[in-house]
Amino acid sequence: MTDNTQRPASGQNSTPELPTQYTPAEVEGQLYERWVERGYFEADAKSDKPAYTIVIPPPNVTGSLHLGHAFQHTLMDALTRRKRMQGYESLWLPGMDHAGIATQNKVEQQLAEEGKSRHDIGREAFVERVWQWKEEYGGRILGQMRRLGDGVDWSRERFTMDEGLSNAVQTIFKKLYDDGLIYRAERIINWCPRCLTAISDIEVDYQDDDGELVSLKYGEGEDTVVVATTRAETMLGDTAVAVHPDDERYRHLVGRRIKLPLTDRTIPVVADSHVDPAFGTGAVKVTPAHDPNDFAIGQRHNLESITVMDERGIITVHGPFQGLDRFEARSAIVGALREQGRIVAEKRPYVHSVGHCSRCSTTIEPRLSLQWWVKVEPLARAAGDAVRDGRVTIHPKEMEKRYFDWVDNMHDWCISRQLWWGHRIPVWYGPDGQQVCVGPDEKPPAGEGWTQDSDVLDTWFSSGLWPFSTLGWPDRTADLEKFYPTDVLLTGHDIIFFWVARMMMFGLYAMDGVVPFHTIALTGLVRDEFGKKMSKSNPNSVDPLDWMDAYGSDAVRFTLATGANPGADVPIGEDWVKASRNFANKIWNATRFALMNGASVEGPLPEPEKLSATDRWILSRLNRVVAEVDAYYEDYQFAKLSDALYHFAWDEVFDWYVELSKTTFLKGGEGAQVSGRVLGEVLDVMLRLLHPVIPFVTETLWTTLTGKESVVVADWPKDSGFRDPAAEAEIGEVQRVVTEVRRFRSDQGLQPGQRVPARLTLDGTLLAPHEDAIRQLLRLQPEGEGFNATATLPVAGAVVALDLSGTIDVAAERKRLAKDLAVAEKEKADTTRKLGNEAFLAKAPEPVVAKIRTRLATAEADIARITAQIAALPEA
RNA sequence: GGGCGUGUAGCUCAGCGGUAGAGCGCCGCCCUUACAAGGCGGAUGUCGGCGGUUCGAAACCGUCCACGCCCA
Repeated sequence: MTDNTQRPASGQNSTPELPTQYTPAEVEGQLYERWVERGYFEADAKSDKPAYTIVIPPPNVTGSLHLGHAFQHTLMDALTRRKRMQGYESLWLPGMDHAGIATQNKVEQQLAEEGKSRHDIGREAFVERVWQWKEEYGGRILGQMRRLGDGVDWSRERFTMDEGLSNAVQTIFKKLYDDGLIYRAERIINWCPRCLTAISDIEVDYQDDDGELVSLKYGEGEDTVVVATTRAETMLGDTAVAVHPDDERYRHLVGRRIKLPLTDRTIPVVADSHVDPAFGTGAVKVTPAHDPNDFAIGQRHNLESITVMDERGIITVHGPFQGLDRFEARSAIVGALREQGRIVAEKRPYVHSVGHCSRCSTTIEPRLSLQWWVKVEPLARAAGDAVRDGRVTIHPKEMEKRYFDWVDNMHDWCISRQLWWGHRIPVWYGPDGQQVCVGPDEKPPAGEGWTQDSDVLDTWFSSGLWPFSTLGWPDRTADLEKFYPTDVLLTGHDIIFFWVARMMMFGLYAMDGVVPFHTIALTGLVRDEFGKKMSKSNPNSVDPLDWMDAYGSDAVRFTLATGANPGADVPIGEDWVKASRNFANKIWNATRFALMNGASVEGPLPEPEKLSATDRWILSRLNRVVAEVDAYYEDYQFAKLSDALYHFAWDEVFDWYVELSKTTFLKGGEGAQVSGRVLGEVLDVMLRLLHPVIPFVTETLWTTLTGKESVVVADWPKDSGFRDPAAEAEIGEVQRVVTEVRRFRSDQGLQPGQRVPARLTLDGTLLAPHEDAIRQLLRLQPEGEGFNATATLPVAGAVVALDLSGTIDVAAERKRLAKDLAVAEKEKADTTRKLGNEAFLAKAPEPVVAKIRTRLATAEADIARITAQIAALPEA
C-alpha cells in the first residue's frame, strides 16, 4: 500500500490519500521504528527543560507481555508522552530484572534435558549458561513493548545484573552492613523444597487446602495431654507442649516432662501466654525447627530445636520414617500413632490456609536456617513517614492504608537465596571465623582459607534500587542529577509490597532522604469481560499480542485506558477492543472527510466575529474538553479522560459539527474556508489530545492533516480560554429540533433518506440562521407548489410543518404524543409536589428551588403544546 | 480470625445529597456520495434487603444478606 503518512510538503491543496478503512497492522510497526530512529524517546540529561521521569517497574527477564503489562504500560506511556508534548524532558526508562529463581529454573530445566544438574557443571559455567539463555530467550517482552508503542528510551535500557546495577547492589549492601542494617541470623524462614532456597514472606502464596486435623495423645498414664495438628510429621521434632498459663485444665502438668510418642524422648510442658486456650484442646505441640510460632515459643523457653527433614523435605531422623518425604511421613506417622491408640480425633478434610512457593507452587516448609536479613524497622519507618508527611502521594488515596499496614508492620527481610543466579553476597569468611563485607572498590581478603558467602541476594534487593541505580548511582551522574527523583511510580496495587515499599526504603536510604518518586499511582488488575481474574492457569487468559494484531495496538490501549478507574480492576473483552478499533476507524474517516473538504491548519484562526455560531460552539466545547482532559490527567483519571475524548469526538465533532458543516462545505466560498479552518483546528487539537493514549492512528492522521513531522513532538494543546455559552445554547436548540423531528419521522415510518417537503417557521428563534443545516440533517425539501402541511411540529419556539403527501399515521403520532405528555405530566406532578412543600422552600438552597420552578414551567409549556397537538390530530 | 472493598439496565462499569448515566448487547428503519468497523430512532432499572438522618438519599449513618481482595 502507499505510505499514507507521507504528504507532499507543498501540497496544501492536494487531496491526501487515505483509504476508507484504517488498517493498523500495516502501519504501526513502521511508525514505531521511525519514532525510535528519530530519537524522540531519548531524553537529554543536559536539556534545560524540566525533567519528567518514570522508571518502568522492571518486568521479569523470563516473562512476556500480558494484559497487566499492556494496561500499566499504556498509562505510563500516556503520562510520559503528554509531558513530552508539554515541553518536559520526558524520560521513560525501560529494563528488566534478572528474576533469580525463575531464570535459574529455566536453565536448570535445560540442563535436566541434557541429563545434567547445575552441580555437574559448576557455578561458573552455570552462570555463563544463564547469560547465554538470557541472550537467546530472555527479554521477549521488550519486543512486545515496541509493538504496544511504548515510548521508552531504549538507549537507557537497564538490567539488574548489569555491571552498573551490580555495582549499586554491592555499594548499598556494604553501606547497610556497615550501618548495622544487614545481619546474619538463624531463624525460621520460608523454604521451598523444590527450588531449594529460602524465599521472603511476600513470595509465599497462601491458599486454602484440604488437610487433616488430627488430635494426638502425648504422654503416659495421668500425665497425658491431647494436641491437635495438621502436620503430624513434625512431631518427631517436638521439644515441648505449650499451654496457656491460666488454663486450669493443664496447670498440674506445667513444668513436668511427658513422653513423646514414637521416640525415646520426653518433652516439657511449658506455659506460654501466646497459646490460645480456646483453640482445639488448648494444648499445642511445639516444633521450634519447623514452625515460626513454635520457634518463638522455643526462644522464650530455651527449647531445643530439632530439624527432622533435609532441604528436600525428606525425614532425616533415624528410625522407621527416615527417608520418607514429608507427606508420606505424615500418613505413616498418623498410622503408627493410630496403632498405638493415640489418635483421639480426626477431622478430614480440614480446610486450612497453606503457604505455597509463588514460583513453583510447592508447599512451603518452614525451616530453621542461617540467612542474611535486612533490619527494616528504620527503613520502613522512613518509607511510611514520607507518605504520612505528604512528600509522596498515593493515588487513589484509599490505598494508603494498605501501604501503611505493610510498612508499619514489616518483618525483617530475608535477602539471601540459595541460588547461583543473582548478586552474590559480598561477604567473605576467614579461616579464623572472620567476616568481612567487601565494597565494590575493595579487594576480597587474600590468603588461605578465605571464602565468599555462596548465597545470592533476593532479586527484589536489586529491584528496590531501580529508581536510582538505573540512573547511574552510586556515581553522581548527569542522569541522576537531572532525573532523580523520578515523578511517578505506576504499578498494580498487588505489587505495593514488592516494588513500592522497597523502592521507597532504599531510595530514602541511598539518596539521603530524597524520595524516589513523588507519586505512587496504583492500578487494579486486568480481568476478563465477566470480571473474572485472568491468570496463566485460567483458560480465559488472553495474549494481548493477538488482539493487537487483529485490531491494532491503539484499540487495545484505548480499551484499557477507558477501563482505568483509579485503583479499580479493569475488565476487558474482545468486543470492547473491537469497539475501540471502531472508534479509531471513525476518527480515521472523519479526518478523511475533513481533508476532502478543505480542512486546514494554515494561518491563524479567524476572529470569533467571523465565525458562525456552529464554529464558535465547537471551539468553545473544544477548549472545555482541553481543560477537562488536563484536569483528569493531573488526577490520574485515565478512564474519565478517555471517555471525555471519545464522547467529544464522536457525539459532538463527528455527529454534529461535521454534519452541521456539510451545508457550509457544499456551498463553498468564504464560509466553507472558515469552517475548514475551524474543522482543521478541532481535529488538530483533538488528535493531539488523543495521541498519548492512541499514538499510532493519531500520528498518521495528524501528520497528514498538518504536514508536520510528528505528533510525538507536537505541543500539547492549551485551553485558549475561549467560551461561548450563547453559541452552545444555540446549537443545543438546533439539536433539539433535529432530534424531535427525527423522532417523528422514525415513528411515522419514514425512511431515513426520504425527502419530505417542509415549511420551517424559525423567525425570532435561535434557529433562524441554521435553516439550511436543519433541512440538510432532516432531509427536508423546500415547500413546493400545493404544499399541504399534514403534520405540524412545534418545538423550541419554532414550527416545522411537514407534507407527508397523504395521511399520516395518526395512531403512531398519538402514541408518541401520549408518551411525551405522560413524561411532562409526571414532571409537573413531581415539581409541583416539591414546590408545595413548605419545608423544601424554606430549607433548600435558592438555586435548587429556582431550578425546580423552571422545570415546572417547562413541563407546563410542554403539556399545553402537546395537548394542542393531540387536539389537532384528525380522528383515527 | 482481622482489615479493606464492592453490590446501579442483559453484561461490564461511571455517578456518591437535588430530573438515574455510559460502553457493549438488544429491537426497528436505512448502503443519506467520510465511515455498515457506519447512520437514525427505540426499549430496558423496587440504584442488594430493612431501618434511620434529611425539605430531599443510588449517594450519608446503622444493620442484615451476597460476592471479592488483602493480611494472619
